[in-house]
Amino acid sequence: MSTDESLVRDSKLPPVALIAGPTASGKSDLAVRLALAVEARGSKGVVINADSAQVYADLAVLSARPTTAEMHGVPHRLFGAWDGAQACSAADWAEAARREIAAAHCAGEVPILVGGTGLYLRTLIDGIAPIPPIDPAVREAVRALPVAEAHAALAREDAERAAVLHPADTIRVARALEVVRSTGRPLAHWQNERSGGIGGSIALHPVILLPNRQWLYDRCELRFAQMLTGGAIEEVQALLERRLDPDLPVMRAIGVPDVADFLAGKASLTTVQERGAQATRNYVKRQLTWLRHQCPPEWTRIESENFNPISAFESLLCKNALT
RNA sequence: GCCCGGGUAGCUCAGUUGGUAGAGCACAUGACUGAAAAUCAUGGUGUCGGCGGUUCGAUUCCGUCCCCGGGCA
Repeated sequence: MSTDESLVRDSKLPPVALIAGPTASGKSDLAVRLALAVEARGSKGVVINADSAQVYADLAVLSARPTTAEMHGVPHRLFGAWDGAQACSAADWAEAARREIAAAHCAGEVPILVGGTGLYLRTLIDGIAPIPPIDPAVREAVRALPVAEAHAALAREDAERAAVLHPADTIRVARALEVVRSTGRPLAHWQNERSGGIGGSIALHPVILLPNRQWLYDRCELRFAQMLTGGAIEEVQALLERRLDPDLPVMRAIGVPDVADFLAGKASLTTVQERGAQATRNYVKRQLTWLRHQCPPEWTRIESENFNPISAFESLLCKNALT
């Protein structure tokens, strides 16, 4: 028996499985196989989405959300749960995930988190600074500023944060500025504290998928081509008809701006394919960097492309069999 | 065959009034506290088409050859 396993057994904490991996790593399929394995042992598994794009109802094809057939009868939660008009933040998702996990545990089911959004997972497990909602007027004003101006303003209003951030980092500069202006306190004040993390109250069984880079890149290429012939164009067409704010996360998802260019006659299908596949590859690289360095070193890392999901979750299935 | 334009980084191209070169993208590496499929940082890319000539020195000037466009026959 491994140390890991005895810890889990002694803790008596409810189990949560986690499959983290980059785009195109085959993690959704693995989640379903794990759920079926849990089922075969007399319990039940529930797959919970931890991907920032699969969360949106408007993006089924372009976010590679699992189809009903691919779900194999296993319940899936937080897939397409947000309307595209509504931006889902890391804290929003974490709150919903906490509810889903609690509900699963109440029903005696094993929650299986799957996703590639590192910040979402970190927020769920470690919590996040308890920053109050930002005044929409402040947010709008701050986001309208050119970065250089925003950074200059930040240097006056929160010099500590301004010194740390790169002047060209639009997102973070805007975030820091809206926080001081809306709450009256600098970001560091809030970041001294983290709240909402459930890491201490669950028995986490994490597995990180880190397949070969070239193998992933090839799959990105193929996957985007299949999206284009598999309904992505129609999906973006419908999305455009909603006339949403182009700054919303749905509108910036990989492929959306490119397909929109095609629909507007500004790009050929070949160009769209090249740009979409390229954007996916760039994204995969960022995910790999996050997963490798930001996840706790004790999390299981799997670098092979073909592996047995049952063996990767031996400790979980073993514990599960005991309950 | 003749005329014109071009051959510089993996790609698209700048540039050097002669002192062996650079930007974007790609690629690699990394950061990441409420937009994260976001945002940002760092890094090397190289027979400057070949061969001769002039020169202390040629990717740059001259000659010649090859290749790619376009035009004329």
